[in-house]
Order: sequence, then C-alpha cells, then structure tokens
Amino acid sequence: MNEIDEYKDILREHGLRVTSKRLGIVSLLKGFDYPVDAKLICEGLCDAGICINLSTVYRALESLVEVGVVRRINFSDDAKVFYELNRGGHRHFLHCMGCDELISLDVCPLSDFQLALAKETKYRVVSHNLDIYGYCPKCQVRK
Amino acid sequence: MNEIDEYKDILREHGLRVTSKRLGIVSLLKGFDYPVDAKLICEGLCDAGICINLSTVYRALESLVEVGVVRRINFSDDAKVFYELNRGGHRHFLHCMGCDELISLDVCPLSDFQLALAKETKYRVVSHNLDIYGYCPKCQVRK
DNA sequence: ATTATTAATGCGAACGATTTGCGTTTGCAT
DNA sequence: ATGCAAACGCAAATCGTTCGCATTAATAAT
Repeated sequence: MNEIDEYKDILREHGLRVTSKRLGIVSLLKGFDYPVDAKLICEGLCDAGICINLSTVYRALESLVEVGVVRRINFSDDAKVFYELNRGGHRHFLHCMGCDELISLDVCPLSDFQLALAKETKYRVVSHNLDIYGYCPKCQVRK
Repeated sequence: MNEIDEYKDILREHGLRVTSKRLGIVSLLKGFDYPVDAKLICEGLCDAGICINLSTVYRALESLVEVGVVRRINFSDDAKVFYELNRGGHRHFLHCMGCDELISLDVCPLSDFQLALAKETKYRVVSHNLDIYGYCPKCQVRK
C-alpha cells in the first residue's frame, strides 16, 4: 500500500469520497515543503492536467483540513491563507521582509512555556502560532 | 500637557495634520486593552458622535501606524487585521477557541531564542508574532 | 483675521481572496 | 447496472480592504 492509499483510507474513514481532485491536491502538496495558497494549488493542478475550479479547491482544502490531512496557515504579512500537508508536528518560519524568503525552523522554543502557561491560566492549550520576521543577509546589504 | 497633546505633537512632528478623526481613533483605542478591527473603530466613533467613513478609518490607521502611534496585528484564526494603541513593547495573546476570549500575556518567551536565531541565520531579526490557542476553563466544561 | 495651499475626508467603485447557490456530474452502495 | 447523495463547475455574492476623484478643512502665507 503506497502513500496515496493512506490518504484514500483517511478520506473514507471520515465518510468522504475519494476523488481525483482531492488526491490531486494531496499529491501536489507533497511536492512542496513550504505552505502554498489556493490559487497556486489550482494552477499547479491545471498544469498537471487535473483541471479544477478554484471554489472546488477551497472546498476540498476545507475537507482535507477537517480530516487532518492538510493544515491551514496564516502569516501576518499576507492577507491570504496558506496550506501545507500535515506531516505531524508543527513548524515555524523565519520570513525575510525584503525578498520574502522563507526559512523553516526545525526547533520550537515554546514547549516548556506552553506547559507553564496552561498550568497558570487553567487553559487547555491546543496549539500556537509563531513566525519571526527580519531581513536576510542579502537584503541587509541591499538596503 | 495632557496625553492627547502628546499625540498631536507626534502627528505634527511627522508632518501630518491634527484632525478630529485621527484624535478620535487614538482616544477610542485608548479605551481598549485588546486589538480591535477597523469596522469596530468606525462604529465606535460613530456611536461617540464622531462619524467617519470606513475608508478614512483605514487611511488614518495607516498614518498612525506609520508614525508609530498604532500597531497592526494579525491573528491566524481570523483573516482581518486588528489594531491597538502602541504602548511600547509587544504582547502575545492566549485565544480561547470556544468563546473567543482573549488573554493578554505579560511575558514574551522569545527574546533569548530570537538572539540565538539571529546569530545562527545571520538574519537581522526585527519582530515576531506569537499567539497561543486553546480552550478556557469554561469552554472545557461546555464541551 | 483672511486667503491660499494641499492634506485629509467622504463617497462609490474596484479589488483580491474566499464563500455560496444551484444545476450537473460522479463516486459508491445497492 | 441503477439510484442517490456527495462533489463539482460556474457565476454571483460576500468580506475586508484599497483606490480615484471631487469636496472639505487644517495649516501656512498674507
């Protein structure tokens, strides 16, 4: 059973139909290691021969987020929403405000803090969002 | 010289005119200790007798952000932009995903991490964005 | 104080991202 | 193979935000 079959099963387990569009989105997202927006997904699939309406992309992404296959991401320097394959765990990014380079950080400095915060506030802490903004070496020179 | 006069001076120092609308926005924001969106500002001012067009609210906020009086904030669970008075320093919030309660955290767990990251990546780190999501005690029971 | 200058405002239209309504197509249980 | 509900395509609607342009008002010049 290959990896795409896993996703088929996840869809079926949640009572969702397995469609070429949904699988197309998943396999497209597999090719990116950074979050992409709905429009790029739409165009990427079209180029791959799977033409799909933009509203269908949104609806499919919504379903995929619901079953946990995809994760929604919202950066504060951009109004639109980004999506990435949910590979377990979570990531944070360092954004260059000059050239929009995006560096994925492999550490999360918040696990201890989050535990302490939960204890202090009695909240059940579920997730967090951390993005760091600055200028990359090249852009520091350019400016 | 009262507090509003300080803001008048800041505007003038930056070559911006002192208008009732801009001062209205500032004094309205003073009344909130959490970030609010443009629409709420518009309606709040209207209720206070200072009727102001929504596009003017956006333009005024833009100016106030430029001169450092106001800060733009972007949460990952909401597409729209929020604004708050820039009281110096920065803040992070704990969001209840059940009732949308917002708790302002008085600590930032990232200062050391940010320094280390800058060193490691050679980025000039300018700012960051951190929000924590979970369920408040009441919503844990409700659910 | 009056007038001239030009930034700030109001209004409506435009915008980009996202959602929705509805008729058509397709996956899948029978 | 057939029927039904879920998914889809399409166009229109929505939401937050921005823009163009004519009008108003804050400040500088007289």
